[in-house]
Amino acid sequence: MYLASLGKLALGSRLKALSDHFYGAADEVYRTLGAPIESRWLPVLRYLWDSGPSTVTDVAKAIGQTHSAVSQLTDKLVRGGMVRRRRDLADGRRTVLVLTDKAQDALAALGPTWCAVRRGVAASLGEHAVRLLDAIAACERALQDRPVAGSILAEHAAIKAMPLEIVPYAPALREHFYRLNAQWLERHFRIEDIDRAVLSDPERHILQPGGTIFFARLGEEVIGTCALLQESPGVFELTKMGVDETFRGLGAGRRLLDACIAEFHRRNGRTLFLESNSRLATAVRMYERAGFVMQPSVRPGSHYERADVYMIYRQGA
Amino acid sequence: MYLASLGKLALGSRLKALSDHFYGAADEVYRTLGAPIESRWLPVLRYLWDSGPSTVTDVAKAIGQTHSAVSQLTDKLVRGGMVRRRRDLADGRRTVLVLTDKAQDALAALGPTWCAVRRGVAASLGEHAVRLLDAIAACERALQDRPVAGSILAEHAAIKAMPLEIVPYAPALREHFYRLNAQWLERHFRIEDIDRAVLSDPERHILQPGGTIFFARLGEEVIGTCALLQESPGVFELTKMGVDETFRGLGAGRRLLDACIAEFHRRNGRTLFLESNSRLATAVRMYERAGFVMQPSVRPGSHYERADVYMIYRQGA
DNA sequence: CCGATTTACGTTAGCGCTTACATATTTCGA
DNA sequence: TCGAAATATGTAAGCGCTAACGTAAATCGG
Repeated sequence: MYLASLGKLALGSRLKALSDHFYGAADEVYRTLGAPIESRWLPVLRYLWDSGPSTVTDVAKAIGQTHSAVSQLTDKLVRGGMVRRRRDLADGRRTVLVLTDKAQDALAALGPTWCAVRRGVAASLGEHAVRLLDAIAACERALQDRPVAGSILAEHAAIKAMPLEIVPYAPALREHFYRLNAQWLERHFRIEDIDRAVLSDPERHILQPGGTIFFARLGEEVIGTCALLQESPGVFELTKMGVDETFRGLGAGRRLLDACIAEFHRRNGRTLFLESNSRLATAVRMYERAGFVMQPSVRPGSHYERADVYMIYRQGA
Repeated sequence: MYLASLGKLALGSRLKALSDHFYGAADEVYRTLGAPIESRWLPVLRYLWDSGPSTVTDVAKAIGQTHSAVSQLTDKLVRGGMVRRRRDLADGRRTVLVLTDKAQDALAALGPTWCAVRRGVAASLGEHAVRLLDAIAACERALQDRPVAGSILAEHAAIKAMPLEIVPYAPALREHFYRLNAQWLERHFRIEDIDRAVLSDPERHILQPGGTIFFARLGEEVIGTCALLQESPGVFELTKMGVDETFRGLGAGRRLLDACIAEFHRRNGRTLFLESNSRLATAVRMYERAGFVMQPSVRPGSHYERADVYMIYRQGA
């Protein structure tokens, strides 16, 4: 499912899809059992059933809908003979919704059906059902306390206010080199032995053979890294590029890449290549835009199992 | 929130509300940041951005929508200058959707915004965000394997096929007496000392003083219980009624109640009373329908802290 | 090779909901 | 006490989506 890969960006879409699924399933059940109600009626009918005759606004507040939605749904329920509208004698503005006898009977007869719904959902989803319900409830509470739009705008302002800097290696940054690379390695592949060695001791495996490491810093935060490894005199490998998942989209990767390429030129390098994997499509596209050219076959004698992409830098491409 | 009390019955409604909330928040963000897109466009635009030009059906499948929805959304995107329709030369039926340069630029500029969205959602919802996403993903998978409508209908058939029986106490049922009562006690109140004593040793505290305990059995499952306690000769208390939450709605409570009242009559009892709590509204309604009459004040010298309802049975009411 | 079926897509009608507006009634405050 | 503000509800227009239908193109099967 593509939407899953968008993560938090497509929360609305995925929740909607799930919602429609449950509505549809409930309607299918009601239909095949011959119950005279629809899934969308349930909140209103159950509320009137539990709380007795209530005004439109009371119902709307209880079930989290607008009064218009309740009013229009009431039209339908009245047409279906499930609800009666009654003027409130004490307050002429109000309309009191009352279940008809037909509705009372229908709801009373639905007991076993609702029991089956609860047990059927539990049978289908298992423990995931309660996890989903718990997560929904927690999010509902959290959204009341901290509206998400405000948080996003605050984050945006904070990101925009902080400068994105590219800085060279310093011993204090060693752990970040591991952290930032472990993130994508563990997510998409696994950490090979050669990775662990290089990531744990970059000074020995990258700096000492004449390489360079850059970091991207956003304010205080270290959000990305990239290394230029000297394989032999004049031949460099671009490797170990990683940008923190939550900070992608800021252009840190491109900035790191440019820094490495500039360093490669400063050293008067002859060849700059990289190995990657076709699964990392956005990264590969970025390499192409920066001047790397896809090679027809993998690099002979590659260090990595996961390498199925081999690219070489062509200046001015 | 009333919907929360409906639990699995109102899953669709709550998911819809959450979905609308996220859509709305995203649109608010895009609007205030001046981004030229809307929240509902994102899946289509991102898919074209990630996968390149694609046919309508490809997009629809990827984002889990009907081809009609994609087609209509495309109309809007074309009007907005974000997408071009192109005939597929190889297959004349297909329409290929292509991002315009304007869209490419707009999406490229949205990187920091999406970064802010991810971080803002995390800031608002904290760990609940990942829990929600995990739960959604798990439910999506589970629903593919076991469609929920089928499970519900199967449960319904199973429930309907099994007889609901009321049976008297037997030593083998002792633990059920504790379990069924602990369920509602822990949910709504807490288990008081007197509860623990009575529930752990019903033979001594209920049967020995001349009381009776009934159980409701659905097939093999013990789903409810109710006790008739003899307080003094001719004076009985209805107490410790509990029906398993997942089996409510089958009428087990009413059947148990009727059994206790019949037993009270068989013993030529003079007075039958009960104590309850107003929070258990459905139970109180059931007592009323069975002939219990609400008393104006709590019972003097009640054993229970939670008792704020005192009812006495009036024959033929 | 040609009719039947399948596939791809657009169009239309309709549903459920929202926003915006209109109207009637009540409440508030000087 | 009376006008302004607030409240309660209904109505209309519009949005996003679906289901159903129509049409054109490709594919299948004898």
